[in-house]
Amino acid sequence: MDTQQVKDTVKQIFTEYLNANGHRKTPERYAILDTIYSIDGHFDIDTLYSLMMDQEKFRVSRATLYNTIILLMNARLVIKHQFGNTSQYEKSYNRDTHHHQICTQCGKVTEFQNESLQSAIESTKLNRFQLSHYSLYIYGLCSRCVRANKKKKLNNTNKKEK
Amino acid sequence: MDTQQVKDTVKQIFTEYLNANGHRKTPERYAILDTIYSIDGHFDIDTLYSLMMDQEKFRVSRATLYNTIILLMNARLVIKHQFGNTSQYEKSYNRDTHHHQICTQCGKVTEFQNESLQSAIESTKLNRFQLSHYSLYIYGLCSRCVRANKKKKLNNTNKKEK
DNA sequence: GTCAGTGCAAACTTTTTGCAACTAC
DNA sequence: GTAGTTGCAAAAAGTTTGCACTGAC
Repeated sequence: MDTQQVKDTVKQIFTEYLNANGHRKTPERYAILDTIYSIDGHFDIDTLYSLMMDQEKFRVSRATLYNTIILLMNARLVIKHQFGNTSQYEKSYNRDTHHHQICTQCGKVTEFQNESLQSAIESTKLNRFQLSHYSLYIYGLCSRCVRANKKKKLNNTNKKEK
Repeated sequence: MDTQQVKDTVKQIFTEYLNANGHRKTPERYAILDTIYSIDGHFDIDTLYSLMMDQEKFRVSRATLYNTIILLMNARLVIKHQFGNTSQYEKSYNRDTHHHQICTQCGKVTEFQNESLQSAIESTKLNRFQLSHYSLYIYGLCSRCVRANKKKKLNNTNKKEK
């Protein structure tokens, strides 16, 4: 499915959601949805705000972004993550299930896929709980930071020896 | 292992960590560690602060709580979660691995254990990444909210019919 | 004695809220 | 026309920071 097709589909899903819940179909809401579905990977409100300001896109306020993103989460078109200090969001329609590796040192977030892990999670029997979605965050050190630390350690040892 | 034994052990681990990293062994730090290891489940900074104020425990400032909790995370004695708006923490030494169910409606967080899920995650081959710990958050509706929604829906239908 | 650590208050950041103006229905 | 939405600015909430003082080493 190409980007335009996805955009059309999510627009339709959103319209249905808005109708079903008695919300208005404002141009702001569609502009926000469109912008979000143009972004690959994670974004925070500030990034989204800048993106919409910069481009000749619709101009919206931060308050509207916060309001709309709640609707989009309810419509299951966006999911929210909370790495670091800011809330991060990502589109969720037509995206492959993926997990997140987060470097505890530099904060870098990498996505990865793993089908057996995915099916293990999805087949878990939950006790009186209606699953909607899930997030797996794996914390540790990315290869870059591991290397940096080794180098640092080496330098410290050398200093002591002097 | 009983609580006092755990407290003694983590105190020792923390002491080693502080020594190894050239940090001072202040009474505030030990009082914070002790309080945290008296708490079952999650807590946020504010709760921890109140706990330490109320009890005849050591009185510390919020700034010190934030500072110390970073040290405790580095010493692998505390882990951080970010459900909702506030950062949540929990002790991590001598705690069984568990996962989190989060109700998207009422925000209630429940822990559950599942060994096959745990081993599936732990046996995952990671690409150039040194695993330290992980968090699995499962979002959905708790039984209470499912029931509440059904009731609400029923009421709405009745209203429309009138 | 020195400097890391602490408490306090101010600053900063992110998110929420109140309200007047606007507009989808 | 009217009530849901928007934008703006103010407020709130959580966390970080600057600085003088304290106390661990």
